[in-house]
Amino acid sequence: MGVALWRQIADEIRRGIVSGLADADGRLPPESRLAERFGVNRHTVRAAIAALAHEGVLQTAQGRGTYVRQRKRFVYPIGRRTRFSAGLHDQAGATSSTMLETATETARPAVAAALGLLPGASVIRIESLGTADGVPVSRATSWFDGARFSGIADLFARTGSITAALAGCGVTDYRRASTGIEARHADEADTRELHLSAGAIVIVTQALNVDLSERPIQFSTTRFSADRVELIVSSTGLHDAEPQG
Amino acid sequence: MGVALWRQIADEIRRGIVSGLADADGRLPPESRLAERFGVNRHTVRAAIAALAHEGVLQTAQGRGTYVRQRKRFVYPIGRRTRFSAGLHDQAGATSSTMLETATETARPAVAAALGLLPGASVIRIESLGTADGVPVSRATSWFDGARFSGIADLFARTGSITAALAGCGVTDYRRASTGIEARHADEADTRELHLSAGAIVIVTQALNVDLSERPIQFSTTRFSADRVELIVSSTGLHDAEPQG
DNA sequence: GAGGATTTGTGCGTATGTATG
DNA sequence: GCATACATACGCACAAATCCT
Repeated sequence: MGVALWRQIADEIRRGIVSGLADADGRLPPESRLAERFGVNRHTVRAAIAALAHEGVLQTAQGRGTYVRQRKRFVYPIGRRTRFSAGLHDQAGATSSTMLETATETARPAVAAALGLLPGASVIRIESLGTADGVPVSRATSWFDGARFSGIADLFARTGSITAALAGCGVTDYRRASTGIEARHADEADTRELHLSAGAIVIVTQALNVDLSERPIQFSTTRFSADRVELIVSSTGLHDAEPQG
Repeated sequence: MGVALWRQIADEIRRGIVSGLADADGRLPPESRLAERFGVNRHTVRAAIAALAHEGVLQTAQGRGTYVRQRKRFVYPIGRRTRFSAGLHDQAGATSSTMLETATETARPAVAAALGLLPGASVIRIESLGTADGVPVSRATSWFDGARFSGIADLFARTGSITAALAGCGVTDYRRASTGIEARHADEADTRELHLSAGAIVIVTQALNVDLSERPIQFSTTRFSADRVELIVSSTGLHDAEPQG
């Protein structure tokens, strides 16, 4: 048959998972044992395991073993009033949003354009980590107009809420104007901050929030672990938009 | 040094790409030559290339070589009036939607629930492929109420348009009620139908369309090539939804 | 189109490094 | 310290797809 041996082994392992190949903790037999069992070289088993880890079915840990990954995804709603904690509130016992880092810098062209600022304007960048039930689910980089929101980093650090921080700056309400969505493999930083394993996928959103007078106030890029989060767009109550094309 | 050799090689290749390692067509030197050049085994080069292919930087083709992947993504709008061809119309010279397969079957519970049918109801399943400028960008599986839309497969096959096919069944207009979005690695079928290479990512949407009286008419799962497509949600004109949590 | 050369894909054997318990 | 188990690396050989003559 024309199909590679390691793919066949991967299928066998995949099927084995649902029929007791792993122990009670979800741990697979060691590679060496699997190699014996299937009558192939350990490298071949490793190729199969790498592919399954790749798919998110398995997870390997040096020195500890290979485990079946258990999945349960949070559903993150995207709409006019997208807010991190509120969105996950009914799915998680506890959510948190922590500031990792902040800096004042000159806006990159894309950031300046999104925020409606002049090229080279000063912006505040905030890096934050979102968790639900203690599990990191998203990592965001947000930019704010430095002139208008000078104290926002402190406020966010104290409150753990963008909404509260904006309120402290006089923004009583805001809405999500647009959300771009793409997916890619996690890079080294994603892997570290979100505790992902090799081959993991992140869903990357680029969001623009505007205040009640439609002025841009926040531009952000958020990386969600695709294993832990699913996005949902509810169009309930959407007006007709202009024809798309 | 604590960092694996293949990672170092990957970085060297990555840097090399922007400084003329690849030829005019974006083709890299063969693995054997890279191995010599870096003074490592070909397996080590392969591990590096696999990682970069994984990230979407490179693309390998058996017998042809390894190429730097060029990317230009279509932006697929998701909103109240999401339609395949209209969404890509201003970005592509030509778009098409082709029926690959259709069948009448009893609804799975999830499908029946989404369409508001009784468990075990008869539904029509249509598999289709969406292309833009000749490139496959999405593969969809759609379900329709078999009793209400008995002739829809023929209509879609003839017109290449879900909107036209629905119109032929008396649905003058419809809107997108909700869209779930997740991302995963392409499986074997995705790889084949969308011409993806190993390690590719697909963005998977689960969409529900309803008619003007809010009755569900179409439930579909669409796999987009994450390399070729980016989704965008424009909240322009969104009403307030109920508080999210 | 036939056939050889090129290039990536698969598989095995072996050895050693590194993290865990 | 010691055993276990995954991670990395080399060398060899052949298969499969593509390209070129």
